[in-house]
Amino acid sequence: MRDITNALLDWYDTHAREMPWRVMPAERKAGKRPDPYAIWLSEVMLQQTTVAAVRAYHQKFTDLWPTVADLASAMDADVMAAWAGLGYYARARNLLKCARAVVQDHAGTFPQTYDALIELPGIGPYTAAAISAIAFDEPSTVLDGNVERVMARLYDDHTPLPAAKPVFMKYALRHTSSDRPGDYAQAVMDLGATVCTPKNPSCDICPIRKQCDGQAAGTQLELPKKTPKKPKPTRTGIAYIARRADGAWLLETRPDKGLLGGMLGWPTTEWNEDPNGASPHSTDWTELNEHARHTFTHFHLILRVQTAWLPADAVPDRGHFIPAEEFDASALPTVMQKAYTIANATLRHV
DNA sequence: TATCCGTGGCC
DNA sequence: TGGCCAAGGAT
Repeated sequence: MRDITNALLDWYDTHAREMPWRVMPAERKAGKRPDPYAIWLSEVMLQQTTVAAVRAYHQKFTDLWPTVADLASAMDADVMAAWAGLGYYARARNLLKCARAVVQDHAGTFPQTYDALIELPGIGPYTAAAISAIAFDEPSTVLDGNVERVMARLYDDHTPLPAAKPVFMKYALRHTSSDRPGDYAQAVMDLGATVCTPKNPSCDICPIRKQCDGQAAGTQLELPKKTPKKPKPTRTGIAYIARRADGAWLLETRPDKGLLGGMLGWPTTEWNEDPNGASPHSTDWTELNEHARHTFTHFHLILRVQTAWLPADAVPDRGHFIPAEEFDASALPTVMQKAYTIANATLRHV
């Protein structure tokens, strides 16, 4: 038991990945503490998202809003625009709710314990454990996809996920460090991300190879077992991309709940087997030959694109005009950017 | 417990 | 090329 913990900590001392928000083990031993705001921001961004994708967004957010108080006082639309492209947009809405709760209910200081952190919006079991361990060195046990994979292999446990989560948590608890909880949490996750990878794991250089039952049994490539996923259906919709005579673009802020909630986008029909729903303005729409194809978590989308020029006095049924000089396609979610790229070929000339 | 919720890289 | 996968949370 204990030797696994120390083996991982020793490995982490020399193999920790550099991340802008991370306090490296040598700095931590010298007494440097992480900024809880930076750690919280990183952990929310890292939910189901790779480190490579998060780096630029974390930099942008800390540049725009250096403290949790700055973020709490930001405009909702500005935060959603800054998050555009990172996905899972409920995270951005909860990020704002959380920042405002920290300012209003915790005097602008993040609470330190798992029990207090998990009460905040957008912070679940994993993130509460990660923040309390990494930012405050509380002896919390993190259980993310990396740790699940490491434990499944370490104990050669073929119980399928997600039912196996409580079992893997029991394994993970055995090895949690009480001396260096933050470094240990990051060590297990770094191991899973760089050595005990889903495909082609580097067992030959693994610091806990000798203790690994899966490696001994040769089953590491099959683990962790997962319950099969449902196939993705294909849905179709129509995006309406219109410009007013003065060049302004017709856009619509989507409702907070549901897909792409709270994000700016083109007015569309509903997305079903066949598109149904009205256009945002009664006019002569032109259907383009090219479609925007996009795959979400649980369905494929074929988005047809229709364009139109509207008169200067047009009053649309839905959405609002954004002047050409204020329009920024990077504030749109990816599927809307794809539709824009297709439509812009014919609409770019005012 | 199951479903919903993005995106980009990888093989 | 299409499915898999990534430091999950809310409902």
